[in-house]
Amino acid sequence: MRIATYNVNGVNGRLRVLLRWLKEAAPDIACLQELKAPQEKFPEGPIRDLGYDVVWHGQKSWNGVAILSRVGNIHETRRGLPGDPDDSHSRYIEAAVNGILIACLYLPNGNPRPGPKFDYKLRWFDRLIGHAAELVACKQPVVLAGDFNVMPTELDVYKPERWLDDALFAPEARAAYATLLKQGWTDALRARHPREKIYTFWDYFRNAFGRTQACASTTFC
DNA sequence: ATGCCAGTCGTAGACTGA
Repeated sequence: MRIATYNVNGVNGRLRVLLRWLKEAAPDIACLQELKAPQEKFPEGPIRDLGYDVVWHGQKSWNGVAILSRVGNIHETRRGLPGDPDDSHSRYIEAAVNGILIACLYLPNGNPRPGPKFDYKLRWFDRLIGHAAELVACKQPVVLAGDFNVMPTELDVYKPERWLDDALFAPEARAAYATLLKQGWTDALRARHPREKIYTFWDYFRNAFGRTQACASTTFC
């Protein structure tokens, strides 16, 4: 089964690219982040037309997460992490699909650091760690997929020394990610490429991804 | 440090988030 994750940065602004990607890559399950659309503005029709069942948690302007499946109906198990009833951000949705529990997450960016946004990031990370501990204990197949907004190691970014003050490379954020992994999760990338310099983060300014990949079809083309 | 992204409000482009 192919399970993919994609930060769309605006599900309506990026809809043509999203639909093309779903057709070409044809993931069995896809997790989307940064919908930037209220619940009623999610493009459900075009996605269902491609054969996907879908659940989503929208929000005006910011955030928003969705799970798509073309391998069986989606049974939503949770939206929002436990631990803070006042948290209004749409950043977590979870569902059972074809015998697998899928958690789609959009962890807070946390910049600037220090500041209240960074504090929120660390609190959200702690809540994720708490809930993830329960998921691990379930002893059934579980996938955490999404945008973790963390550079776990110096292998994950071009010139890590430039990011020492950034919330994504902060010691606290990297430690939180390590704590999460130690619960028993398998890092899908590092299980296969433990020592390889593979960027899991690109600066989206200055078309960093497109310039690095020397690729004719980035999301911005 | 800067800022080539998207959405909002509102009808231009400053502001915010990231």
